[in-house]
Amino acid sequence: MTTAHQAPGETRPGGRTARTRRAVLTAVSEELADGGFATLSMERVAQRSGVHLATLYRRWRSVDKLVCELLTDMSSGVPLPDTGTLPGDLRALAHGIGRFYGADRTRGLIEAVVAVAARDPQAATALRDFFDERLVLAGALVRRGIARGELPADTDPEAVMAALGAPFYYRILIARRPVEPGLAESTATAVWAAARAGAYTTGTCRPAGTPEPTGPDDDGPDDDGAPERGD
Amino acid sequence: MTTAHQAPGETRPGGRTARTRRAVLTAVSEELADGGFATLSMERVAQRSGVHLATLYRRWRSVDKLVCELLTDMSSGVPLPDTGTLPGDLRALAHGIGRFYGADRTRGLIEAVVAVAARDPQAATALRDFFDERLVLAGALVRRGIARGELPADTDPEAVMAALGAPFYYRILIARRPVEPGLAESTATAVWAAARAGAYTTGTCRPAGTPEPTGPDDDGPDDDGAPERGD
DNA sequence: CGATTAACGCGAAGTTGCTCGCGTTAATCT
DNA sequence: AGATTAACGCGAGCAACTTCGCGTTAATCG
Repeated sequence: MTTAHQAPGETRPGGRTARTRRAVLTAVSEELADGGFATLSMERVAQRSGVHLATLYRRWRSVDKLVCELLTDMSSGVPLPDTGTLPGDLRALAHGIGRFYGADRTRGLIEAVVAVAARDPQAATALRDFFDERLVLAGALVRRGIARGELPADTDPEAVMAALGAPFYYRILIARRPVEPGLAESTATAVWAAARAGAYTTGTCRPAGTPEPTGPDDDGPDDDGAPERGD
Repeated sequence: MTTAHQAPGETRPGGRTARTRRAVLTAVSEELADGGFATLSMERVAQRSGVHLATLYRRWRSVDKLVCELLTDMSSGVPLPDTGTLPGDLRALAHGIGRFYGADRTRGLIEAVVAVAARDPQAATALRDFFDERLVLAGALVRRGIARGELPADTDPEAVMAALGAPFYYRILIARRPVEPGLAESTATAVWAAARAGAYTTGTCRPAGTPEPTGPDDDGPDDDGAPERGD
């Protein structure tokens, strides 16, 4: 024996294994597009994919893991634009996000991923890491804009990109209404105006590309004793 | 016979029934604060509350319904401020939201509610209606600001409030990091700047409460002809 | 090309979660 | 206060989900 037992699909990844994997992930995606996470079950995935139920349980232990793998499989759905100006990039990216999340299967995937993350801690960290990475990647747009002098030097690129994405997730998960082009337009305008106004500056200038510190970040301007309503 | 059978708790709502209800909802809230939605189950709620499992299934048919009722039960967690100026109101409200969602139990509730809405269509509409209502209520701040001439007259109040809430849900559900005061400050600043810039004027973004045309509008400007699905 | 064994299909067994029927407690009405 | 019956506690029973053992197919290597 070489090593301890591995999960199915690791030692013999080609041919039939790859084919079943693709069939299953496609089935999950279609299932999400059809009835959403509500009707997603191992049973239905087995039927739609033609893969036997026991095989599903063997390779992926639950629907949660299935959704997780689909997430990483659909990683780069939104291309990063480069129009030459930051407001142009923000607008293009916002519309890209809008179009991507306008699709039923993407919408269903987002719902499913968040639902799954709420139950499975392992899925939760996977989700967090996934979006962290995309945030850093997309932050390049903002870093270019800063380099061009379009924004203050101490602007937090990841904060800007988070602000650009947030309204779409709000629309999908909370407001639960269709994602329309108007939302993309509004969001791009809003984020650009807010960034220019310095809403996303940190105060401490961090080198571009540096992952944010993991420590107890008491960042931001400390508004000690801020005179809000004391509930 | 009077009418058809009603759900338990309807015909005799006082005394023991009310006490059971409170014990159960408290148990659910505590359970969410402790281990989150991941470890929430009928079994555990029964144990913690001291209410029998069969009773839980009789009055609430599932954990999903339990979470739904807890949501409406916690409705008024964030007070609406009135500082005299719109930026002051936005800042106060943002910090109120930040403090409310900073608590573990609230955070767990949000996670749970979204997860539940992904599975149960009935819960989904309940969730949508709930947040719609809060959005309209909170929109009063913006309407006052418009009346004071602080914002353009065609500003969409609900869109502004959605923009104020979105970053918190993003932080909780997607970024999965703690909600800090800095986020509230940043969000308030951003929304105020964006609103002044006219990002939320009607025509750019549709109000949440209005009946929307079902036809998909024309897709926004394709300033980047990149393929949708890059893989 | 033939041997080896990982991955799969299949049905049955095992486990978990949910429901049902009945007796008991206490809310509501007279 | 006493009668009525809704709501609850309890354990058994049912159903859906998950796993197991074994025979078959086909990926990988000599």
